[in-house]
Amino acid sequence: MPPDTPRSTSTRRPAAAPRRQAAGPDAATIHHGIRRDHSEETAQDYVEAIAALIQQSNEARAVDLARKLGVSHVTVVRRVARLVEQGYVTSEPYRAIFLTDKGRALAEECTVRHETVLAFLLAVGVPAAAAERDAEGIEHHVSPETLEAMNGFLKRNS
Amino acid sequence: MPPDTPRSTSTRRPAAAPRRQAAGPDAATIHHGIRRDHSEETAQDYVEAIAALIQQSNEARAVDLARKLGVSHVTVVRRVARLVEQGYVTSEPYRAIFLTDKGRALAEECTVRHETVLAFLLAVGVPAAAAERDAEGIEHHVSPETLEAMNGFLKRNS
DNA sequence: CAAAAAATGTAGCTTCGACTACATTTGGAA
DNA sequence: TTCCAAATGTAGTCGAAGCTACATTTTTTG
Ligand SMILES: [Mn+2]
Ligand SMILES: [Mn+2]
Ligand SMILES: [Mn+2]
Ligand SMILES: [Mn+2]
Repeated sequence: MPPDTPRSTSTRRPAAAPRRQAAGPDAATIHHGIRRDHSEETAQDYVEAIAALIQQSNEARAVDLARKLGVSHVTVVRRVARLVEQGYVTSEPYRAIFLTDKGRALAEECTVRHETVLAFLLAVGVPAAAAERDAEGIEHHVSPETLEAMNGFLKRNS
Repeated sequence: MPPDTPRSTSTRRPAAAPRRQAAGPDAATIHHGIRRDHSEETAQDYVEAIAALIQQSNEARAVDLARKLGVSHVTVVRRVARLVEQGYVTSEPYRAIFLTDKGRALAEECTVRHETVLAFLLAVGVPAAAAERDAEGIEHHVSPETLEAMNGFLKRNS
């Protein structure tokens, strides 16, 4: 039995309007890329945080990571196990967490990018508190091309 | 029995280095904010896509959303059900999806912000394809302050 | 050194977004 | 008007990320 609600005037595929020219990849491909960014985001924030803690204190404890990232220690422990699998960190039971060469390299790359994004936001006039907040999310969506443009801007306005 | 691996030289809380001045919220608060951004991201991309489809075709079908967002139609159907609960869209079985006033308002806001971010990236010299990709992710991490700064930059360099 | 506190580990739960496979409905074409 | 392809719905699975509660180990402290 058909639903008693009035159906829309145009019922089916209503003569798609002519597509405006799309230069880059299509929308679906772009959204796939965003989801990839997000799947890599956690690992990046973890190694960045671990590197910072090691710099500060010579070691990164799970509890420090939990505090810094604002999650429970369980979440940290489980994520760190995956980072071990992925070869970014080493970890022994009841001991601190350390970076592998691969982890150090990723941390270095992410830290540089993070600082570039932050400096760029400040340079275009974003207030410090907002810049620090936004940089933490934006950094994971900055392509090499955009990073290049940000560096260019910083160089021009130095 | 203690593990036979040598323990780290400094065993516990090793005299935390003096904190450099932190103006804004602490790291944990920032990361909470990012996770909030991400929890709102899907709804924003959906209403934006729905609005675009309605503009083009007078209605948004689940299959069109699936194509545009690069996910299966099941993912769309389930997310749309949650958007209905949240009051952003209306949807009858086997019919198209429409925006509520609330949904239209959110879509409008997101579209404007999206276009500002895109225009800004282009204005600072990011190649078009990269700008389009990056804007899709960055848009969700742009605070009102940063949006304001972007608009200021665009106004100054027009 | 023994007890208390802190850190870590483990078990089990929830939500969300993604998927495949299959069932049902709809709308247009034969 | 019947039939078929397309669209939608439904059931069930999975992995990631979050949580609480409780067990175990380590480190600090009395
Ligand atoms: Mn980050
Ligand atoms: Mn993001
Ligand atoms: Mn987006
Ligand atoms: Mn968008």
